[in-house]
Amino acid sequence: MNYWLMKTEPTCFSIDDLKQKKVAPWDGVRNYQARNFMQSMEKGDLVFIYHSNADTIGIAGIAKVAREAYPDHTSWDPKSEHPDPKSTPDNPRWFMVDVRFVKKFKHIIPLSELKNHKALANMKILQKGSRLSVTPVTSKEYSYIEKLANKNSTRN
DNA sequence: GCCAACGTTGGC
DNA sequence: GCCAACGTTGGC
Repeated sequence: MNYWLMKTEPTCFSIDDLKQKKVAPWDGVRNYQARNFMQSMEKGDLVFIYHSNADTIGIAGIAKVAREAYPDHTSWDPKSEHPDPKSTPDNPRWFMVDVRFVKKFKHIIPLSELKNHKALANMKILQKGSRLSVTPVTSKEYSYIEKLANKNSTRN
């Protein structure tokens, strides 16, 4: 079992969209490192959903891998958001996974709070200039963040 | 809107 | 294979 974090712009696709759809393909990734991480995902892996470029930036909830990597067919669809003429059905360059909604946090854990925790200091998402949209998370980081989320949900 | 950081492209 | 130019990301 591995743990991951995937970024999304909520105006494009949010945790609420995932909640409504239950299962969704994580398409449109056009970065080799991110693609490679998706290809090493296994069914059942847990994934933090992170909202970037949003009113409240931070971790919004949890999903899990419902289907392991398969070719991202939007890459050879010229009408898609991110077409790539070098990707074809015979020789796909880009891949995606399906993710299933697990939970939405009562409150998004803001980036500003994540930065306050020494235990999370090594997370890719907290490194200056980090733009990678799919990153691995350690099991320690995962459980630490889960606890943060629970703590946030019980106060009010 | 700004801009630093990053990845990709393409000329050489 | 180098590297400048360019486009994009994403926090602020």
